[in-house]
Amino acid sequence: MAQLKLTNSMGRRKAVFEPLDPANVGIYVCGPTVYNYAHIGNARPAVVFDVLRRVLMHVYPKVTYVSNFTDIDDKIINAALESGQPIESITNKFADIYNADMKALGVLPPDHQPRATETVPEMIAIIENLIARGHAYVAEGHVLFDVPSFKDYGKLSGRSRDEQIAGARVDVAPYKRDPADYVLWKPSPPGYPTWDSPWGAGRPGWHIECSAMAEKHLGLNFDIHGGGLDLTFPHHENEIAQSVCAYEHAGFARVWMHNGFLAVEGEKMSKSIGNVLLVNDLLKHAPGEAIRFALLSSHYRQPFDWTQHGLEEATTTLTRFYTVADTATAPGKVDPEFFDALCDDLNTPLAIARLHALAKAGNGADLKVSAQMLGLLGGDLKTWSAWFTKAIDTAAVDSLITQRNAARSAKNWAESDRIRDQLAALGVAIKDNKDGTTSWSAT
RNA sequence: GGCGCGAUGGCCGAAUGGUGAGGCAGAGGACUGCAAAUCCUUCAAUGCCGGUUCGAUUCCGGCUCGCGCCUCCA
Repeated sequence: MAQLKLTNSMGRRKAVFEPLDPANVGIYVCGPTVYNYAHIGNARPAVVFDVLRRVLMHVYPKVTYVSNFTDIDDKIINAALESGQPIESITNKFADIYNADMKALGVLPPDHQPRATETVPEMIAIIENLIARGHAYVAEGHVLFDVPSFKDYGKLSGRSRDEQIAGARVDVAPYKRDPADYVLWKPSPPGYPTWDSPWGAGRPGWHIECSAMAEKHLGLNFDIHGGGLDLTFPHHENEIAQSVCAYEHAGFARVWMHNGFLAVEGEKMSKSIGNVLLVNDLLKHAPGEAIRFALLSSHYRQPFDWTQHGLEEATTTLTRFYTVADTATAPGKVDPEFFDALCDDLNTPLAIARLHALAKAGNGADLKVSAQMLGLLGGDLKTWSAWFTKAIDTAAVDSLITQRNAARSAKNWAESDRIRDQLAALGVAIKDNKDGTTSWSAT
């Protein structure tokens, strides 16, 4: 069996993955802040690390997958203040929508899906340890992490502290001992959510939550931590600093994995451009499986340009794959070349190329089983096709086809072609079979 | 300004120190009343300038272009 190799952002090298405990591999992936619908940029890490999870599950007997909801954040609070709704109704609503959207994309539910608001005591415990160990200090109601006290700070993102200070664009808060120090705990203004703490009522900073949730469910040392490349600094850098400094033997994640950025039609996705694509909207126009397939068509570390053309191509390819998989008569196996590609740092484009080869060879059985490791071809041709035909009046289509076949029998080609055009206008493509029957599919 | 990432055919996208996968699109053919689908065949690429090397798309340096992050901030 091929060895699984993964690129570790820490050190930027590809290496054979060796779990701490082969009997139970632990992985943590930063989840969404639940104050709005998930966009396609949120979907990429979810899908990419879901594939990693499936590959790991093929190799190891047990995988513990943890992904959180961030439900304490000023963005959420602002959304609550603007809409007049309680914070919980916003976070609950968008957490549910997120899970439904991810399910539609074929993402397996995490084994643990902790929420920041449920993990505040653990955050406070870490902060207390950091203060006790001389890595954090209290100033004006805030608790700050003492960045110079951690010599490895900046190792993940490749930044020295001096560089950060030289490049800082933001005014430094006066109570910071060092400009690089960041907030672990802060006071809440009136009307904001608060928790009691040894430093007064307040709320946690952003970064501490992932340290607390990862530690709670995976321990002080675990195998893999994933997330978007944009989280490398400061979020992941700070997670490392807190977790490693809070305990004697804490190493935190051993392998860091980051997926590349996502653009839309060649432009960066942003509210100001108005090109933010929500998964929820995309799902109205394409099956989730096609969205997933499109996202996997480039390597996870490469920048990804989401395009309508790419989505259409993914849809067409899946129709072809389902058509071939439908011919399978015996159980298949995971194709070795396909699996080798995935073991080489999740080379999904190369793996998909192998799926094309299996399809071309008419090997529907192996195609289906292999594709399922990517979270694809889990259904069958019938249910896949049904997604496209659901808006079509099948009785009307059947009636038109009957009329057309009558015209064909009479060799009235003009009438036959007219009806075919009429069907095409309804979004129906027809196929005259050798046995004289006519079948159709939605376009 | 600092740090980092990327650049392969018309488009998407792998790989590699020694004749550069696969998909989409295009072209030709088979099939079809004509199509569609399918099958066969086929065209076509390593951003620019140097260096190392017998040989560079790959390694090193510089450049151009595109992108991300720069600390609790949208």
